[in-house]
Amino acid sequence: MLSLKKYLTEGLLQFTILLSLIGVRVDVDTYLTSQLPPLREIILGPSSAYTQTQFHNLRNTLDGYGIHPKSIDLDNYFTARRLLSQVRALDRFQVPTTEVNAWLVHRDPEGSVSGSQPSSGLTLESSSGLQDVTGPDNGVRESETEQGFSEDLEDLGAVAPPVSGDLTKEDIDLIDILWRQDIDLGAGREIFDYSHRQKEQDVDKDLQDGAEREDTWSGEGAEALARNLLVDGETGESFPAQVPGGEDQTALSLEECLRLLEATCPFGENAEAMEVNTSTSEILYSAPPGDPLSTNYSLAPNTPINQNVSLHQASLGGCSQDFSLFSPEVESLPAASSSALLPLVPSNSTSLNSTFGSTNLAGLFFPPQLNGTANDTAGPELPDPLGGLLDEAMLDEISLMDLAIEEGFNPVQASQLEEEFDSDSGLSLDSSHSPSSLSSSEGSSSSSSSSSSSSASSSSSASSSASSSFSEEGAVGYSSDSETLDLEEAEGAVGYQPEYSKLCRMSYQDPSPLSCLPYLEHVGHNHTYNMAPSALDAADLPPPGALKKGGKEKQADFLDKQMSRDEHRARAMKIPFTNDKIINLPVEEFNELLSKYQLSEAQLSLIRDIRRRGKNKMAAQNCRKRKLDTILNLERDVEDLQRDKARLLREKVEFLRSLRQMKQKVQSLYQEVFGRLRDENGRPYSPSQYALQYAGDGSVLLIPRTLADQQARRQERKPKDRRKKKIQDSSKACYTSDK
DNA sequence: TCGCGCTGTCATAGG
DNA sequence: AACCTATGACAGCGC
Repeated sequence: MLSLKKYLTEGLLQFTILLSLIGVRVDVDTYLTSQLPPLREIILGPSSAYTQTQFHNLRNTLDGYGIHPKSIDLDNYFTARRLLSQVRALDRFQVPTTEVNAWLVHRDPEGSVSGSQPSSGLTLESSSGLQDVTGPDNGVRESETEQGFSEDLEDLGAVAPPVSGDLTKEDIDLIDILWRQDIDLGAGREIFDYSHRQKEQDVDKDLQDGAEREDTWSGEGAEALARNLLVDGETGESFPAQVPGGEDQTALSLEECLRLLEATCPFGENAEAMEVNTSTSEILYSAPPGDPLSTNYSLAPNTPINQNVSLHQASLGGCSQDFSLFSPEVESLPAASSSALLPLVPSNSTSLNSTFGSTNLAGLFFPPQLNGTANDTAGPELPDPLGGLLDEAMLDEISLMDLAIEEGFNPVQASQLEEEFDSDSGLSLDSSHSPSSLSSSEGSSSSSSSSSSSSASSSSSASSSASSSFSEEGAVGYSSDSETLDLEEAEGAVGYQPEYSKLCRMSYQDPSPLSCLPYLEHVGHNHTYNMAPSALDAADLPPPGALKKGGKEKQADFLDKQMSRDEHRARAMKIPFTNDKIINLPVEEFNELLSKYQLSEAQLSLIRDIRRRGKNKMAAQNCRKRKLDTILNLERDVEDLQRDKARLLREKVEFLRSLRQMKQKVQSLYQEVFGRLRDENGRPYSPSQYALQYAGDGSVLLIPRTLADQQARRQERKPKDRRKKKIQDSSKACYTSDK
């Protein structure tokens, strides 16, 4: 027979393993250190939650009725545990609001730039003041990020220790993955940093205030554009976006661009929510606060990502006389461009770097097809403008299939999930936790943990009427009074006065409805240990008068069969008080009771054995019930975690969908911008020969496609190498830890 | 007859 | 030290 110990121990271990397999980190340390006892109990042995319960004291104070001495602790524990699980789930997948703003503006020859300014969300534009906020200090940024992450958690109602101290490597890796995805999409790591965003919003306010004082600027967002200080999303560096005056390069009809964008993009009325200095500069595109881009790109109002996609300061082409597009400082900068390299943005600007991370626009912005006159079908096949960005992110790292495999969801489920989301069917993965399943779970819980419910019923029924409990079992003719009388009559025991109603107190959780009636307990065991032969003989002897077949005798026989062995022994040894008293009286009262009677050594020995066995019996019942409760609660936790996981997976699918939308929008924007670029002769650039490239230093360059292709390939290689190295490191760590 | 689950009991550890 | 509880292990019983 499989021992109960082995069964339960392995069962708990299996649950733990199951939790790990489904991707839930069983943070034993948390439980070992958080005053949450059960797992510690399981692993290290009993302590607080499973500490001894003074049942006799409970009985003394509360009479022991309906008391589940462990339930309170267990409930608290599992509630806390669920919260911790949810917190952990949140810190792994909850992505803070992401707003990616980008502007396309145009700078007039005097350096005046008009534009509008997004007011909230991820502020990619910056000012000199923003440099102080973000700073180049990555260490500070990291801490801010994590702090902000923690705040996000707290905003969600979760209480968690400081993230920096609690995040495991897995968590950090997940954050990094999400961060890289957002970086690849143009969102800086600061999107995870609520405080950082707050600061930037404050800066925005300052900028707006400054803009009101600046007559140079026509629009409120112009101030930010004027300063053109950009935040590198990856490094956190802030620097001004500048365009060396490439006077001989691209000419862009910005009025046309503006009109075009107003027509093609749903920003028309916002483009009107800004002032355009048409005389000197034109705003190619502007995305004011709360602008339509958010409308376009954001999902449902409660969607965690609010994607404002715009191209801050990605102004292209001033006029034929002035290629510099952005800041006033441009004029002071030398025209560094050549015929091959057409810098559109000064080298110290990282506006787009902030928006798109370090992604090379050569890979980012190559449209598969460029409309307009620039089409060159004879040219090389144009890559997907966002191929390096979203394909990498979506297909390589966060594809649903990967997600399904990595996180234990089968691919079919994942694809169904995606379909479900795409169809907006509203189907919920929570079906696994439907009310029916819940009820069934609860039902199984209550049924399998019958000890608790039955104990309650037994206690209540016994306290009110023992006969009612008895009749429920089909027996008739019993009442405690009559039973007492019958027993006295039949047994003739000296001083034997069973108080069965009191016996009901023996166990607060006796699993048997008959437990309050020990003599009805079905005990067929033949434990003859610790029994003197004489006592055994006496116990086995039929009681006097048992041969008579009267009704009372039949009842007596029946009751006699229902009595426990210890009761038989006590009766045989003529113990003058009930086993209930023997077992449940506090030791002082128990000793006092013993002192009232003249008992033989054999009687005293039996009484002590009865007391010991009776207490141990209850303890064993409690122990088994606790094990069962623990298993059931673990089962419920697994269900909860699976439900959370399904929700998170659904959210992830939503993110992926929004990423696709962003990809499409950025792609079309690239096409529009590129299509409007004109060389000094007023001719469009060929997309097969030129491409916009976003250099690592923040510049936006119009470069030959061959060069752009090379750089794009180089960019693609880097993340893969990094991942490969990471895997090697982790495997090395595993190997080390195994050793 | 065998396997399984339930129950009681013992032995032991620990509070 | 005595007492109590918790729990692993074992055995008996009924199904």
